[in-house]
Formats: sequence, structure tokens, C-alpha cells
Amino acid sequence: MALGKDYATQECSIARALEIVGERWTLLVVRDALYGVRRYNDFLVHLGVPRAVLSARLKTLTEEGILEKRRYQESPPRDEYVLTERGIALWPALRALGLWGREHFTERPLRRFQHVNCGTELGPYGECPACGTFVPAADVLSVPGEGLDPDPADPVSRALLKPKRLLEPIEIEHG
Amino acid sequence: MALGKDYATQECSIARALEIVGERWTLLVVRDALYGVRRYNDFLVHLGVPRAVLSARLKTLTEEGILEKRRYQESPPRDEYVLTERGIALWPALRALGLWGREHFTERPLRRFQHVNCGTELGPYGECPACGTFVPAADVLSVPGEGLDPDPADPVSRALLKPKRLLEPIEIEHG
DNA sequence: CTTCTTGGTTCAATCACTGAACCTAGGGTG
DNA sequence: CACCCTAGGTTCAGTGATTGAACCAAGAAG
Repeated sequence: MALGKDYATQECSIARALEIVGERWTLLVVRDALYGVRRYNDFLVHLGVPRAVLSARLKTLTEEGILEKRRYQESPPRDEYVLTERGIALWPALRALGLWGREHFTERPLRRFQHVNCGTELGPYGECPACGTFVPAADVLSVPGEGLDPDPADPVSRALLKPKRLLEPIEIEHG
Repeated sequence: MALGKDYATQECSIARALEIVGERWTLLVVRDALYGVRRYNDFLVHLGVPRAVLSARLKTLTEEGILEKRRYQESPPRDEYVLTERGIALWPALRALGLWGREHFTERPLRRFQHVNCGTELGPYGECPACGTFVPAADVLSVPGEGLDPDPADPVSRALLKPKRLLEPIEIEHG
């Protein structure tokens, strides 16, 4: 979003939410974090976003308590960005938005989501039709769909080709 | 969203969705349309958005099949913008986003949503806990919450103070 | 004939995004 | 020690989107 990211006159929690996550690239950063991306460089190559924008988004997301920056090694010092509870709570919204995009603007599903306990594909509201419960993000298994490029260029997309739980960190193959 | 509203490298239905509705103000226009706002001037005063931006958003939303422009009187010729099926299908995403905003960034609820059949307040996923079904937008009753300004300046906000079904056109009091 | 309403368009100023270049701290190699 | 590499940034000029104010037009109303 550009120029005055706030919606001053709007007395509305949707507007409040959009002030936080409504800027360009922000929700895609959160999506990647749900998919298990954690490191600056992985966000960078996977999103294709300018570094300045990525830095700014990671900063505000951290300040708003959606991501947490934490040290994962001391020498050399390196940090990673991990979703907080507040960030994980965006999963239903992203799920709903993604489903809308798929149903109205994409031919074949790019990614399917299953309940990890029973393998059942999630219903439209993120519920498990078999178990009759809403599936928390950590119990969602993401499996690649037919529409997905089977041989992507960047290592992050390649790592995301394996079935994998949400939030579980991705494993990059080097070489 | 600014500058290149597309996410070319993103093979993802969330990115597809955001290309359509991710620009600044767009989701708030859809929200207002769900609340029953239909006319150019009503969007204008309620959103406080520049006219040029509103015109642009209404145009793309119409082109993308989310709104439909239709004549509501012949003399003088006047058009209104009404949500299509595709637009109404954004309700779960807006509901999820609004709930996230409310739970994490707003003290008191600004608006409550009930199942019109039984009066039960909707659950977090837009379901009716009493009936056990997902409530379509047209069957959602919007009632003002404690956090809402009881005497707003613009006539659209005043019209939205009454309990009202989603999608049902607002009634502006003149004078 | 003048004014009001509705629904816009135009335009300069401002601000955000982009892409490329540069920077820094810490390793690793010869 | 000299050199290159990686991860994680910052800086900056150019471009594009947003803003707010002004202007426009068609029909109705007085």
C-alpha cells in the first residue's frame, strides 16, 4: 500500500487489520513464514522483492508482534524471523483469500491442504470434513498441486515441493 | 498497492487474489459493498478516499467481475455498484481479516455478526454455533457493537448504525 | 437562467516502490 | 596476511501510485 498506510476515518477492524498487513508484499511475507520460510535470504529469493522493502516489512511485522526475530547461531551471528501466535492467527484469513483466488482466478490448484491427523483435504473454511474440527495451522499438511511448476528455479520453491506441515522450517538443498 | 500491482514470480493463489484486491482501499470498497453501500457518493463520503482512486477501484472491481454497475434510475441516468457472486465470495476472507484485527488490535467490538435465522452470534469461521452451518453473507445480520461511535458525522455511518442484513442496501436519511 | 446533485476527470505535489550499488561482520582458503 | 564468500542489511536516484483540490457535465429543481 502506498502513501499514508492508515485509514484514519475508518472505524472498523478490517481497516485496522489492513493498516498492519495491507501494504504491498506484507501478506506474502506472512504466507511464506507459514510455509516455513524464516531467513532473510530465503524470503528475498522466493518473493523477488527489493531488499529495502523486505527489510521494511520484516521490521514492521516484528514491531507489530507478528514475527519474532531470533538468533539461530552465534558465530557468525545470524537471525531468523518466526511467526508469533498473532502471526499464526492470520492463517484463516490467508486460507480464505487463497481459496477465493483459486476458485475465481486459477485453473488448477497449486497447493492442497490436508489435516495431518487423517489426510483429509480441508474444507472451504479450514475445517476437516472428516473430524468435524477446525484445523490449527500447525496441523495442516501442505502438498503440492497439479498446477505447480515441478522444477522451479529458486531453492526455496524447490524445498516447498515436498509435502510439509505449515510452520515447519523449510530445508534448503545446497548445490 | 503501488507500482506494479502484480506479483509476477508468485505461483500462488494468494498472490493472484492480492493482485486483484490487494491495492489500497480495494478491500474496504468491497467491505462497504457488503454492508450495503452501492452509490459512488456513499462510498466517497464513507471511505474518505480521493475521487480518482475511487473511480479507479470501482472500474477494476467491475472489470474483474466483483462489482456490477447497473442503472437504478433513468432520469437523470444514475448507476449503482452491486456485488456479484464473486464479490460476495470475499465475505469469508473479510470476516477472517476483521476478526483478526479485532482480536489483536481493537479493544471493544465495533460490529457484531449474527445468524439472521436464530440470532446467534457467528463463530470465528463465520459459522453459526447453534445451527452448525456456515452462514452465507445474505443471512448475516450486522449489529453495531459497543466500540462504535454512536453519533457519526457522515450519513452513511449513521445508516450503518441500525441492525441490518449484509448486502441489503443502506437507507440514507436526508436532512 | 441559475443552482444543486450525482458522478465523474485532470493535474501538480507527495510519497512508496523498484532495482542496482554499496556496506559490514564474520568465516574460510591459500 | 590477502582474498573471496555469505548473510543481512543500507543508500539512493528513478518511476509509479496516491492525494487533494479544482474543474467538468448532464439533468432536475427553483
